Amino acid sequence: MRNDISERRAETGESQADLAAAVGVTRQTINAIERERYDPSLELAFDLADHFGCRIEDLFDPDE
Amino acid sequence: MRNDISERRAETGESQADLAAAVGVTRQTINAIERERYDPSLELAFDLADHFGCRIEDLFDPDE
DNA sequence: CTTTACTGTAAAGCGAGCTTTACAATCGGT
DNA sequence: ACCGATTGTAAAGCTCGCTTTACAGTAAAG
Repeated sequence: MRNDISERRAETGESQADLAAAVGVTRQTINAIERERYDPSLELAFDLADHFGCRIEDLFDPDE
Repeated sequence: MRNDISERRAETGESQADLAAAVGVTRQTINAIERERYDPSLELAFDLADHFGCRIEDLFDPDE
C-alpha cells in the first residue's frame, strides 16, 4: 500500500532504525513497509500516525 | 482493539453477513473483529471505514 | 584507506488475519 | 411446531506481519 513514511522520515531527519525504535518494531519492518513489501498491522499504522502527528489516512493510501 | 462496528451495523440495520459481503470478507471475520478476537488488517480497516463513511480513527480505538 | 552510519536483502520461524466447512443456539413469523 | 435469518464457535489450512541473525553495498568522515 502506498505510503509517505520515507518522506516524513526525511523531514524529521530520522533513520529507519530511529523510527523503528520509536514505534517498537525492527528496522527491517520499517524498511519492508517503506518499500511496500507488505502493509503494517492496524496497530502499527496507529503508532506510525501517532509518531508523525497525523492520521492514518494521511500516511497511507489504500487505492490499489 | 476496541471498535464500534456492531453499533454502526445496528444503525444501518445490516447483518454481519451483509457487512461481510459489502467489504469482501466472510461473516466469521466480521464476527471475530466485533468480538475483538483479533484486529482487522489495515486494508480491511480502510474498507470498513469507507463503508460506514467515517475515518479509521472513528471506528477503532487503539488504546490498549 | 578505514571506519561508521545507513540501507537493502535473505532465510527460518512464530503468531495473526482470513478462508472454508460445519454445527449449535436463539429468535420472530407463519 | 416448524422455518428462516442471525449469531457464536471450532478446526484445518494458507498467507501475511514481524522477529532474529546475518551479510553486502553505498556514502560520508576521519
